[in-house]
Amino acid sequence: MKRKTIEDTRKALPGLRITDQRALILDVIRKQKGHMDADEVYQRARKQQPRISLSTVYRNLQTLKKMGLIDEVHFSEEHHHYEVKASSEHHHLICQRCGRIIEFDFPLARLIKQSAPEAADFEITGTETRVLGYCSECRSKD
Amino acid sequence: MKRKTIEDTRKALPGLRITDQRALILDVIRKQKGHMDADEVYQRARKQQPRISLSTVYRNLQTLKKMGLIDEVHFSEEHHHYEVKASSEHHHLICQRCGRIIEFDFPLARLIKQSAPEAADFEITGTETRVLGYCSECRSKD
DNA sequence: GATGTAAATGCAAAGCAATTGCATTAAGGT
DNA sequence: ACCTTAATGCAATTGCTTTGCATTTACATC
Repeated sequence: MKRKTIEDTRKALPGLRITDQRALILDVIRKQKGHMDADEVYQRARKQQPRISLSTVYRNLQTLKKMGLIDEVHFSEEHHHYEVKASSEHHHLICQRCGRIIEFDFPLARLIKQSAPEAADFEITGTETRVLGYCSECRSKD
Repeated sequence: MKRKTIEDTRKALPGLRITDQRALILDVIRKQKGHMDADEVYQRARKQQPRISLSTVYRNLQTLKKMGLIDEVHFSEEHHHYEVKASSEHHHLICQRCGRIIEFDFPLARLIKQSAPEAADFEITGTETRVLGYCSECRSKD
């Protein structure tokens, strides 16, 4: 692990120890474009640290989530996925045929506050949208 | 079970047998305003049919979902909730303090198609939105 | 109304993602 | 270099959900 990276990571995780495992898990998620579930993170991390354990992955995913470095998203009912913290409010189109995930920006919180009277007095802290359907590639295949 | 109810239920479930358990489970979900998880359905059903089993509840929730009579919604990560099939596109505000669920109508699919270029060629079949935050009651308590 | 058969049920066991207890290791302040 | 305690690895456990199988039962047919 390069020194500079360590210092950056330390700043992002004040009060927490920067273990090799923790740094690696964060690195894996950041390097991976897209979204990974816990087991995918585990499998990738193992390639560099064969002795890392799945529970360490789970614990660190929770920790990184709490520290605001990653987001937990829910594409499938079966298990969670994780992605690097979003800079803008974005959501996901999920193709039910090929599983492809397409991200798109959408100011949902603002629009809801504007147009839904029920939300007028509600303080929105976060939104998550799953939009299911079929992507253009899969549609053209039929 | 009243005859009229049975006939109605039969129409809604073509090809499936109308067992006491199935009719009761559907009844429980329809009577309950709001949303229930599998165990809540089970507990309520038991009051009328003490010998009903949890697996029958699970199996029927799946069946009723497939038949389009109920929707599965995902308020919490831990388990699913179920509600009677929605007539309009609505979503849920979830208070993170008191757990209250507030429904609101919002034409998300239409707005996404209009404003998100990534969704232009995507055929949307369903949407589900979780909006987390604090309801007005809880906010005024602080 | 009696009969046959495939669907549905009840029960216990199994699956599976995720969590936890505990002994051991190691980060990082002193 | 030392010490405290956070973090890890491993195995066991939890909690929701599903499944295998023997039994029951809905309902089409006689």
